[in-house]
Amino acid sequence: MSTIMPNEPQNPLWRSPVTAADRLLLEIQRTIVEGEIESGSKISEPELARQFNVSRAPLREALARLERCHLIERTPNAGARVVKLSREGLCALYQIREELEGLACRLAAENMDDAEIQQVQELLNQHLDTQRVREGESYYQEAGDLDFHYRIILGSKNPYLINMLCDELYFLVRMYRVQLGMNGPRVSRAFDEHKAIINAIANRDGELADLLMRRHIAASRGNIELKLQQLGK
Amino acid sequence: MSTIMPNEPQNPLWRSPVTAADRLLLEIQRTIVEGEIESGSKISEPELARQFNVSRAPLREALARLERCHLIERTPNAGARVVKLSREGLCALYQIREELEGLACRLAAENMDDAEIQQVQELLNQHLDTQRVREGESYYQEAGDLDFHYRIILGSKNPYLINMLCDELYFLVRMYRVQLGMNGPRVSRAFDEHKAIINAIANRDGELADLLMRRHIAASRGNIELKLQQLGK
DNA sequence: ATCCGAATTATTGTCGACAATTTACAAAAG
DNA sequence: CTTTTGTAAATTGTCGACAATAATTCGGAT
Repeated sequence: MSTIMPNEPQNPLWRSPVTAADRLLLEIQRTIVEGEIESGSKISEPELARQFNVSRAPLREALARLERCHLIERTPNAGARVVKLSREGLCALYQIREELEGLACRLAAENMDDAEIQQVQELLNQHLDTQRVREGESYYQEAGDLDFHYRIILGSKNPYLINMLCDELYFLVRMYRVQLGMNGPRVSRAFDEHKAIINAIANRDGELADLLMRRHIAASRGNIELKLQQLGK
Repeated sequence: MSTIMPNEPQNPLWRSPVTAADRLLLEIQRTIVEGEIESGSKISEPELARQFNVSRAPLREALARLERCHLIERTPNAGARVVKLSREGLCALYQIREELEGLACRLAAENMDDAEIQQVQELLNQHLDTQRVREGESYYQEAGDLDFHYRIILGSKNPYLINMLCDELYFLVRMYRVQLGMNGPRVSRAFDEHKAIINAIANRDGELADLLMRRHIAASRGNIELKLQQLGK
């Protein structure tokens, strides 16, 4: 099955949850991304601490990391609020994504070895099978898409790039996608675009992979932008 | 005089130090960047807490933010170590810088209004004067260069981009520059490159500004890379 | 003498309580 | 009735102590 998250313990946000703060982070991340806490709502430290049966110390550690991945916004002596999704925010976020994932493609074309590339290609074939089985089911597509992007990013072998994209930006990306979804025709097109990107990387054509990835992300942004507009901004 | 740091309280890392954790962050940041704590050395929480006359709570908050800007590396149940400067780290860092500051230039060419652009041009003239006065003095160049880059980044008006560059990456950039310096001929060239970049932005030629900024950063990297090699890797 | 293991020590993670600041509310003045 | 101001409640920031985990040291066996 798809891995969704890379296994390497190289980044402090995705290490196996050994400490209470780690577990809290994962839990609250999921809660916010899935929209179980309303966007823009205030976060009460005492309440959350009671809710999760922990002290405020590990909770504050978790909140610090949540701020790091842009899921909450804190103001001194005033507390934290869940981030609000907006058109401007989406565009600003995807501008960065285009740039950084484009770079990731160029680097991946240089630095991924043949075995890694082949693994991604096999992964895509698996995804295509599961997609055939469950037509239009958005969750698997969601997971599969993220999985693909993660592999390319990791393939860049640039630790800062990996950290910025996987640890800091992608939770917000997931939040947009989970709450605003990805609908019908876009799903199957995304697969073809993935195929084209990894093929360009396999041909060591970083420039092409860069271009294709930028278009892929721009298309994805347009899709979400549409949904945002439909739901009344 | 040069501002060095943007005044807006928009980012949580540079807000006016109202809390003990804020003061700690600024102090320890300076200490690490200036090299007063040796690269790679372990950070003892009890010792630092005693040294700054604070409890470990605000100190840990500060450490969390130090990790965020890549100045320390923490491992669970093992503590934090000051980051080590290396050729690979420098290249990985500047790869990101090239990409993101290139993007910042394109966005700045779109989003900076004429008044802001003129301010930057006046700033450069001021820097040129002070440079004439104090030939080869690297500190002012350092501050002036950073000031210039900050203005362009803020001019992009993209909050995520501003946050990533100003809050997360630039302290490490400063660390490389402070500890490895910027020497003679490069200093005056940097001024000309700055001039060319802001002129391209004034002409609303984002593509050119992007290209020039990438070259500017690549040249700066080459300069530091050389110093690193001289000092025995 | 060297290597391995257990006990000791030190450090990190977590807890509950207190202090400082902000927010909410209510009463009084305009 | 609106605005202002002072008080009270709640929340955040900080502290010192305890628990859990990792590093160190010392002793013993090979």
